[in-house]
Amino acid sequence: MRWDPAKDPREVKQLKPEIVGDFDTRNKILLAIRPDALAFLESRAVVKRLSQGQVLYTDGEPFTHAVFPHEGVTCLMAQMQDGRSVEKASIGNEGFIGISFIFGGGNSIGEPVVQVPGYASWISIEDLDEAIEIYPCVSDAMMRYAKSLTVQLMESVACNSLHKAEQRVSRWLLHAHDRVSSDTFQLTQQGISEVLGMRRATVSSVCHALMKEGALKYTRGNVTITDRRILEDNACECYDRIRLAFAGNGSVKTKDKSSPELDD
Amino acid sequence: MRWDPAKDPREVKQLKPEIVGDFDTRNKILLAIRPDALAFLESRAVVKRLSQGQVLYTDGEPFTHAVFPHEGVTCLMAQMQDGRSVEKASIGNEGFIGISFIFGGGNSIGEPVVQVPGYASWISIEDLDEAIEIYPCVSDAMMRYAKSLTVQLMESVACNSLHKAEQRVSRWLLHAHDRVSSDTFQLTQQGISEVLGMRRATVSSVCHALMKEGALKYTRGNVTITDRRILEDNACECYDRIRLAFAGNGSVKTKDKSSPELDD
DNA sequence: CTATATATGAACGTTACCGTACGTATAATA
DNA sequence: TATTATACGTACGGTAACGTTCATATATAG
Repeated sequence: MRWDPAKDPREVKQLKPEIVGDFDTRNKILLAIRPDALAFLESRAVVKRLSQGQVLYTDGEPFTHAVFPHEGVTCLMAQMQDGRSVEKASIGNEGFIGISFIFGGGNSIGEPVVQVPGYASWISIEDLDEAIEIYPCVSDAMMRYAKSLTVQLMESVACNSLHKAEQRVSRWLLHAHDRVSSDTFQLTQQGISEVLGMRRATVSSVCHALMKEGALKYTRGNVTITDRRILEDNACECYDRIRLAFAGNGSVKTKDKSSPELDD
Repeated sequence: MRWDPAKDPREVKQLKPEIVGDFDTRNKILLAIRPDALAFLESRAVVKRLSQGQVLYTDGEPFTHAVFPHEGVTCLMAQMQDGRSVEKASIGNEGFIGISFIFGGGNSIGEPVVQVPGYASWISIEDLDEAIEIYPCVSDAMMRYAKSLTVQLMESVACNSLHKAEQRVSRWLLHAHDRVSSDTFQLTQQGISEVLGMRRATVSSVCHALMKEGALKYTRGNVTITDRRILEDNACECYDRIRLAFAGNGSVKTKDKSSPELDD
């Protein structure tokens, strides 16, 4: 019996991460690497729930694991001095949490907070180092993600400078929708307002308009995307650009020198 | 006789890049690598002026050179469908233009446009590849920059969500000041308004307020920073965070395996 | 079943910034 | 020197989003 976030309304309260027994591998980095590399990583990975509000680790802290989400949305939050916090980047099954692993730095960047629940594979940096030693395709795939994350970040910088609340909310919902397996997922308007740095009242107003247009339904912490196209019409071009950057990752065939014993 | 941008008011019109004969190496990546690696790169580099308004290359275009600024500010611009453009990232002597070199992709990200004139070393990707083969410290230094660029981008995402025009203008001016050698540099209010995605009228109003406070002087395309501290008081915390990220780069001593014949 | 906490809707005046337009001073050009 | 272009100052009404507060509906807990 597979875990379905839409059928688990109590998930929100289970802040203590729990190990997920049976699951689908949906993380695109893991799906892009060679089967033997995937088998290696899966043998070392621990799959845990991502519970809404869960803080994976704090900014600047030395991190011990990279986290590869299969489902859900985790946001790297910036903590401002006045107490406000806002999203720096959002991560789903297209990527992984712990980007500074790529850069060789020991400290995390940003504070990852789960906004839409799901589940993820935790892999220790020791295991990852070992995997990369054997399977270069692993670091290749992570590096490709680093590039698309850079595109996401740049696009977000521009988007946050120019675009309006409704466009940005629509964009965020579309990204979230891409990162879950169901049209319905757990997400409060409060959550959206916090990641986008706007008032809940503004989000409420935007969502109300989107509901009237038929793009979505909202019921106490659960959104249902009823018409993506309407959402896409309301979103800015930034959505497509970021999606395009992520889309390139899985498909790009890497000239793989992995697994020497399997090399041609 | 060294070239001084503050003494060359006609520079703005010389859109055709010109080779700079005598210059100081101010680029922090180049200054951070081993002397022999620097000597190698300098033997291959071509030093050209960065002229205000110059477009180094266009978004998505295969790029042939990485550009290491010694002086000036170059912005990666996003071109929106409605014709507006806005900054995704700004680059000075702390980094280089052509970040996707790091990621192994052949295409550039964003359209680099010179906002504050200066000069830079152009190094072909072939020469860079060769250098990295011999001197790992080169890729180490570039990778460290990639990390701090990521920090810059994330901080900018958050900043653009939350902070006001005056804070953002102050922050941008401080970054620019860090990237030039003089307190006076060429920069129009129009230029600021375009990179920050706000009206020139808004920039004008902000600058007028900053002038009244004594932070700067403005005279037809030339800014003079007269009191950094006032500017820092008006800027948001994002300035310090980004500066800190860049500051770490030059000083971090890399466990260098470069240049085998010189290894200990 | 009742009480409490949570999520959303809706309203108020306020503020920051917008789009636009026009005037003015300085620099470049003829 | 006269003319044009550029950079900046300023002003107008308009609007998007702000901070705040209160009401309402639904879920959870006792």
